Amino acid sequence: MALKFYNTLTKRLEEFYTINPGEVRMYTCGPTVYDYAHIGNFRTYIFEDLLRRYLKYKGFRVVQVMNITDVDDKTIRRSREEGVSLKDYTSRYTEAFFEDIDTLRIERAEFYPHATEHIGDMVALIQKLIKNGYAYEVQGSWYYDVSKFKGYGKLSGVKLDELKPGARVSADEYTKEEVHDFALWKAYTPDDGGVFWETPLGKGRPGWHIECSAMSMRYLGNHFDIHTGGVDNIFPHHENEIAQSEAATGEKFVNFWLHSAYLIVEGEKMSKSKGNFYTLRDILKRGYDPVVVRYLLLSSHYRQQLNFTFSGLDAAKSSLFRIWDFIDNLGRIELDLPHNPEVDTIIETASSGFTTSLDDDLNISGALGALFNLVRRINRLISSGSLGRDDARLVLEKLSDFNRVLDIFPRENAPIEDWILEMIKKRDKARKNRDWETADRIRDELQKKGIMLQDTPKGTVWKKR
RNA sequence: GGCGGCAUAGCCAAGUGGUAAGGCGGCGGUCUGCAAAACCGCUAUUCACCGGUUCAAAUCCGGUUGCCGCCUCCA
Repeated sequence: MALKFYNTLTKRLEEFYTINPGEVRMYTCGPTVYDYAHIGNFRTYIFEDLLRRYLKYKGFRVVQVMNITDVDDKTIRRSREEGVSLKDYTSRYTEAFFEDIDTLRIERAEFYPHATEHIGDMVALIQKLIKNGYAYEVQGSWYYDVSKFKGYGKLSGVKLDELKPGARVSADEYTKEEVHDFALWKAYTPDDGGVFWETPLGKGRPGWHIECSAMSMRYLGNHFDIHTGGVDNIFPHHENEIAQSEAATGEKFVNFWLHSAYLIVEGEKMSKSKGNFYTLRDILKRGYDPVVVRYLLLSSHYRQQLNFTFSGLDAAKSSLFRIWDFIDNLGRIELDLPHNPEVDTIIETASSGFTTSLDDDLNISGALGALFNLVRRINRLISSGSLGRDDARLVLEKLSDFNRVLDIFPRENAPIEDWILEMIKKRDKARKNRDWETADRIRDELQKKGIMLQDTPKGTVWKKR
């Protein structure tokens, strides 16, 4: 079955194709490093991680670019408030961003260009737009003349004559000629402090949209395969990127536009004023394993609004334990049995269910369903004693294969703790003496500390729950 | 006002014409010294509501209701 994606540009499910055979070039809108990223941001990054990993799973070579926006109104304002340089300020949150994506097992992109390191590319792009007649200057700032670009609105469906000024912006704040025109280059103002570049366009700093056009084309060429982001980026950001890029090059910019839906928290839009605003760090402080957060964000379809709740996190944790326990149990099998052909059937069914689902616009629910069906069917064989050691290894290999896409195991390695082993030894002695009272007391004590004991034929094992 | 999305069990969530995947939770049972894990059985005659098309609809069409998002820098 062919790989298909829902393309925001055509508003249809489309069979995926690449410009260069076997290679996918993709641009994923990255963070503005003015604060810690929140779980809504990570919902999008996890979707992009799934996309990237699945493309690789399908055998494509992937070149992914994710921008780091390290100059904008917010970064400038906050760094000035703190009295530190823009660079010092943004590098703190850039580092935090990379720590967080590592924590969530988000695979690294090939390139993470910083906006401030590509001012020259942006200036050159703006000059091209000036030359092609798409830009005009007002009081040292340069604006894009939206009326000049015929295709404006093709991504978002926005029609220019229907755009009305939003309540959030008072029109007199702007010197541009039309309310829907947008800044390519912003003239220096005293509010910018020490943040400015002296360029042929004048003294100032870039607008927001231009960086993504400049950096994506710099690393991926004028025309590339996939561009992604959150739905909120469709308009105006991505619409403007298309306008800038295509007006400058005369070529089609991107073939596939993929957008992830919003994340809400406990049924409401996440916002600081509602007190339901969470960074990754806030969640981890509550004692959740990062991979549980990964699983929750991963386990529902990217175009489906995701309701993030703490009871959902608990459910995600239980689901993961089903998989982790399954893996542990497979590793303990020592039966020496001939190959059971039913194992092949189970593996093949799961395998094709996994790829058929993901081929269908990354239908992760179907893929996980295939995985859990395998878990249940193999557990059945384990229960009936008809799964041997070699077959168990085959199953583990298939799980590792799936895990190239999912990356949900192994669990963080819990260090072996001597005091726990001591307690287990004491309990074993009690059990041998059939002193169940002591044995159970020890088990309860450990349980209170989050240590779960399991008595298996091979002895007692423990795990953190 | 314009544009777009969504409504499936207690919760999460697939399924877009052929008779409701999967996970969590719950209940009963098997195993176990007791547990845990696992297994077995049960947990939506029904897919927001009302009409229509069809041999057949959660799936298509029309309408109603409810929720949500975007509309100038928020993933």
